[in-house]
Amino acid sequence: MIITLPDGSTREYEVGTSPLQVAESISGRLAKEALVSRINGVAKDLNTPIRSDSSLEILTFNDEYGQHTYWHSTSHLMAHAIKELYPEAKFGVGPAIDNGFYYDFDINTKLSLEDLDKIEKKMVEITNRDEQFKRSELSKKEALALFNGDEYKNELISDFDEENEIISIYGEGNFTDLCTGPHLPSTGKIKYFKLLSVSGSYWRGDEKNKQLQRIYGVSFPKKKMLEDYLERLEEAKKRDHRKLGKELELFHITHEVGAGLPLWLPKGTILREALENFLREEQKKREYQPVVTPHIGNINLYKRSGHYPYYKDSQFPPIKFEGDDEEYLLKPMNCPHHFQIYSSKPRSYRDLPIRLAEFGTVYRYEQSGELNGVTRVRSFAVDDSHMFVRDDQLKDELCSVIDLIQYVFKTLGFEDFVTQLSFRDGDDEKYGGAKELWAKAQTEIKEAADLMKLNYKIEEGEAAFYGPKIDFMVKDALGRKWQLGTVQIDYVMPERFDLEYTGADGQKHRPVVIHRAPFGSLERFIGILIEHFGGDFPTWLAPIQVAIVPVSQNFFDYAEKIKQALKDADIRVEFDTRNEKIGYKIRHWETQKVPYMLIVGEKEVDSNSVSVRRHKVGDKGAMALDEFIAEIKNEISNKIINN
RNA sequence: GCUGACGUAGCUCAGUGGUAGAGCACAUCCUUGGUAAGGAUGAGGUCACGGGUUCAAGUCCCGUCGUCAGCUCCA
Repeated sequence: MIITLPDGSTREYEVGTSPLQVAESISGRLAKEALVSRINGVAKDLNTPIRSDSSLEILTFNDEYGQHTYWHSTSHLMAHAIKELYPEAKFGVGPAIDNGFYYDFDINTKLSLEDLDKIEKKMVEITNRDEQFKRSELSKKEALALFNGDEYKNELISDFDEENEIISIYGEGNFTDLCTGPHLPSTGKIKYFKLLSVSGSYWRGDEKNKQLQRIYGVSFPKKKMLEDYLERLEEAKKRDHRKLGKELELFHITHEVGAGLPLWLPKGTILREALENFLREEQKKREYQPVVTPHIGNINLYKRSGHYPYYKDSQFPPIKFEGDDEEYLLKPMNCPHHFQIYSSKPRSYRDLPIRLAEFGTVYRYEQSGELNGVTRVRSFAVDDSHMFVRDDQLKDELCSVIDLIQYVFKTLGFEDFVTQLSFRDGDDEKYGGAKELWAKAQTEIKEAADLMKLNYKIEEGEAAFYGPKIDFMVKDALGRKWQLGTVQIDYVMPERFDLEYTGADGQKHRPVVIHRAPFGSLERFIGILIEHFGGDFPTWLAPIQVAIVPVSQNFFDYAEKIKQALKDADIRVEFDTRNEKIGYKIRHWETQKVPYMLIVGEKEVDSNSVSVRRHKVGDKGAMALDEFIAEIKNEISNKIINN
């Protein structure tokens, strides 16, 4: 038979030759590194006999799928070790994920971090036995019999469609697991691994089900790769916004105020206002109208919108005064207030689009386990706008909103965000409004996304209850995905709030509402921004832009003059008058990640100059003060990112 | 909300039943210096909070609050 390799070359082998044997015939090294193969594009074990002319890929750890298989097999190895240590163990699922693998299981012992060492040691023992992963296929009936007594596997097997799916199991030594495969040839292939964390997870992701235990881990064929990976994890922790937020004095969270209720410190507020002003300027150019609305509102507004009944559990309870029949709600979103502004006078088709914008603080009672630094909180400001548009304006307006969000992200250096179109999922009752309007909205959103060349993924079932949306997602330092910007089309609220305008025909018409927020939540956006820059903010955002460091107290007068000049030029400056040596002060301002230090001593006084030191770069030499001011002003006004 | 871990000085952390510690930061003094830590002295604690066991609790047990990882949720 003829085997075609990825480079297009062909080789002839006897029928029944396995991918591993092919690899051996090509090179010893390839055979050693081979993990799994693709025969005619289908992933197969290395020992699968090939029966006819085929194309063949031999995959190593350099291939994504090779890594995937490596991690998947490691998860089986871990399950095997758990089964040997805890014979009562029953197993859920154990897939490979982006960076490693996990396995869910049910055992009588509550595992702690120390137990992971024990499991790791058992895994080493099993890899030393170098047992082969052996595949076999069986009928549904046989499979049910084999996993008799394991309700999780039984449930998985029962879901199999025997007509179209093959049920397979993999065994290594005395451990057998239900699995579609493929796997590595043997446990000995798995060299270096680390179990990272243990936690709970609901069976099949449903909180009504029993909670299993889950162990996450990662593995590599070379020791250096594991070490590098663990080092990257450590590096990532240094970027953690909760750590940097404290070190750089940006925000403070204390249970004395309340969980998830961040306090913005002076330096964090400078950063926050810089972002707000940036967006305000952009919105002014794009003809948005700023508005301001209260932090609470009559509960009827939210009953009418449908938010109150739908999200009752994640809202702070209503506020009620004795002797007053009215109930008020801390506003969980800004839309109803903005709708009232729209309705405050009759609107003509000539007025549309109307774009009302507000940095509106909203309050949501997020589940305690969900709170996370400043990225998931109970009080946050949305850079909200509600845009009231005619049908014929919708697509243009969507495009202009996407353009704004792209501009914001680009200015802040977010290059690798992903976009998700969230559509409805069938007939679920939770969705409000007519189905035809949904279909129309989804089409419009997709057309706008295509026009604006967004690289998107469509997620069915992720829509808001009132309409489909586009979400802009960015990953944090630890690889967790967060939604930042969002654009949502809404035909439902205009109905519920009876919004209208008078058309050219003199008749009443309904506007369409677009909800949009480029940052999403200011709190979350800043959290991600901190991690994105690792605290080394571009100068226009840096809370302190310049630190003046005199060489000794003899030069304080000159330093004071420099400080005044910078303040006059509207630059955020600190003058370090502490009684310390210069090296000490430089270290301090470096750790504070201040973009520029100006060192002034005898030389500078004599030549009427400043010595410039750039954060993370070092001494840039002396220059005239005016020259420095011109350069930094340019850097600030152009929002230059030079990290 | 669930499972597990954790909570000691402003920060990072040591302290496994017997008189609360270190480094950094802070204050005072000496020192007046040239690109990442000069020296001395000092102040700083309801060991998260509440209860219990014990002659004795930072330490053991229970509860509450909070933090962290993951799950679930996310207008």
